[in-house]
Amino acid sequence: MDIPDKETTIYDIAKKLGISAATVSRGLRDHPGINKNTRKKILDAAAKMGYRSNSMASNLRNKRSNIIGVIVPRLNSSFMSDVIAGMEKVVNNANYNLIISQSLETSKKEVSNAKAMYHNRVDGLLVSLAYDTQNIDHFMPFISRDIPLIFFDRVFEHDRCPNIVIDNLKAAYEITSHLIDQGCKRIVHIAGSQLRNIYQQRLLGYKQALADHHIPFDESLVIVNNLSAQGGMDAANAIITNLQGVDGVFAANDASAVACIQVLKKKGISIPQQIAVAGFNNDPAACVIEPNLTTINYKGFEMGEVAANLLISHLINSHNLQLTHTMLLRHELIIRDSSLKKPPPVT
Amino acid sequence: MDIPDKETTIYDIAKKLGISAATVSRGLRDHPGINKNTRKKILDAAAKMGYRSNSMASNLRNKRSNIIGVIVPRLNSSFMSDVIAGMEKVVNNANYNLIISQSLETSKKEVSNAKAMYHNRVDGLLVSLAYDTQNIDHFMPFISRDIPLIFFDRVFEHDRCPNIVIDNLKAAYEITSHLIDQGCKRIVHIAGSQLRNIYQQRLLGYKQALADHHIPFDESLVIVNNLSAQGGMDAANAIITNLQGVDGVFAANDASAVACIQVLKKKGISIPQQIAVAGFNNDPAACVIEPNLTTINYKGFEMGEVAANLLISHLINSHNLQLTHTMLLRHELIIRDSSLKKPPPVT
DNA sequence: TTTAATTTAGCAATCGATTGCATCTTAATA
DNA sequence: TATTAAGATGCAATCGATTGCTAAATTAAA
Repeated sequence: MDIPDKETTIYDIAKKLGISAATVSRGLRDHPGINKNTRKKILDAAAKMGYRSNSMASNLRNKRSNIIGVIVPRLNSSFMSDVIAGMEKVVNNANYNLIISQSLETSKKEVSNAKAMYHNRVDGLLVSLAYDTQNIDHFMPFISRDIPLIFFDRVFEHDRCPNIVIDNLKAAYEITSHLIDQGCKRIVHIAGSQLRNIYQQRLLGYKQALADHHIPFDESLVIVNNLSAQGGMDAANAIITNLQGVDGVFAANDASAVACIQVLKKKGISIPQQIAVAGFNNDPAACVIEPNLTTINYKGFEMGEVAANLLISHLINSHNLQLTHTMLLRHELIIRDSSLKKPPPVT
Repeated sequence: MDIPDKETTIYDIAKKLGISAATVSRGLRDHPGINKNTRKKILDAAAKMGYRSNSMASNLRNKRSNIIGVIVPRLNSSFMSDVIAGMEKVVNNANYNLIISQSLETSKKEVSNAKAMYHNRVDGLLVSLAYDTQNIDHFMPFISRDIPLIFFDRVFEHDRCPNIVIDNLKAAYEITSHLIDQGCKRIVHIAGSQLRNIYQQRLLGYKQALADHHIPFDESLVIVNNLSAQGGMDAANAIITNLQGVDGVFAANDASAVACIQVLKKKGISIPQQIAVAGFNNDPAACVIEPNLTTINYKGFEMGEVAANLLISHLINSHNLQLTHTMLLRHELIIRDSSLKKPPPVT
């Protein structure tokens, strides 16, 4: 393949072969009404001349950008990078491109990201909401223009926007029940913003598990913060200074759980004997902290694939936007030493 | 702002105002030869009619995609997500978009990513190479077409491609010297692929520090692997079973250092008393492992900003491609307990 | 008041790929 | 052989924004 100074166009190919540009265009895209031999000649010439199709021209004509926008809080987790990898795989196969931006957990940046995506004419949008986003007004332009919008993980209920999530309530229920099984009676829940479904659901799952095990719910045991490392440390200090008899902690993410353990240990509290701790997400750090952290694991790659597939199929069929509402993906409870007060049952 | 069913074009605005599309086009872009009042009318009408410019059309006409491609090994580190955030900031201000793809550390995927970027006509490319990439043939189309290509962190020497790096040799020299200062005499180096500059340089820095401190270089103390957690574990086992008298480890990244520490501890070796350990990169896990890991920190956000700025300025000036060759960014040695055999000096 | 200079705006071509419709072959059928 | 059907290709308009050049209008200078 040569790489000439000027870009080769279908007109150049047409001229070289003595045929029309229309035929070249059709030949390159395997259009039915083109003779097999002609097509081969076109393909050969294209290869020889170093032709690459001009996506700007074809996008203009087709009124599609072939770009899918992604807005996520942050990329710096193995979960999110798996999500992106899954999306990338699906999207590339369908000949789309991914434009990714980070809201860095702020609604303000999310709004400006959405605006940029809109003006860049993405064909569809995949979103996981920032920590403090209150409403989705900034996505209304997409909705009114029927640009498919799909939420994943941190979702928002809206008739026109499918949601891809795990069953956070059930997962939280399972992990809380596990703590109770281990003998915990006073379990602190380090919760995240109740604006976000995932943290709402995790709190609900926690409450429900308590209720089902006849443990009264104690409002003072729920500590809401931003789930950062600092948040985990603050929670640990609160547990030590303000609360009595705490024997378990269920944090809504691993970062805060890990930081919490670190502080508790430093204060001489033994984990899990005095306080059992569980997190959520299975961050890499969960296997580094001592004792290793009990947590919930779920597959980012799959979530990315599912979200992207759904979006692509909406783009191709350009209908059934409200058919799919919520897709639940699988999760698993991973029990590690941080929560094992009893010896594990022999199997 | 209304959002009409059909997209508004400059022709619609022109018709409504009784002027020509050319004037509208110029008015929207603050072209000099347009009357202030006319311009205001145009802007108002555009806002009222919910106009958004058609990037496909304007890109076609301008022969620029306004897209910058980024290829990185993986997104799942806070370092890389900071890099991306830095790039995003710069690039958005200049009205470009970022298309990001992960090579997942394989040359094969990197090649296909590069091909996709090329066919999607990115205006420029920012690359950090995969673990096993041998050459940059797959980037030749960019180079021959004068599409600016900048390497960062994991770079490749090429006349036409600026490099953004830290001084890996110096950093490795510093951290190795620190271990020697602490009394280490037999230091293992867990090294990465010698195809990658960063791991080459880190090995060189290690050697140089040894030489300058009159410690003979022992080939058998260099363990080359893929620097994964598994690699760190393997290295730890090798240290225990095959090597005698090792009293220090300098791993070329934190993941392997952390895993190495875990295994060494499990085998009853005390860190840092028996073996001092240092890593590289300041991953979050460095502050979770016990003892906390001595490591090298450098700023991803800045690196992203610098790389993107350089690229944008190349795009705007469309020259001086080979003027800038290498840009060195700052790094810092962070000393933590994993390497402190002596008590820290009083300051 | 006339001429020159300066603003301001429009015309029409261009970027490259796509596609409905028309045209021209060639093959099949009566 | 005449007629129809099927197959293959071309014509020309279209997508929307941009821009060199020209023309008209306004202002300044003579």
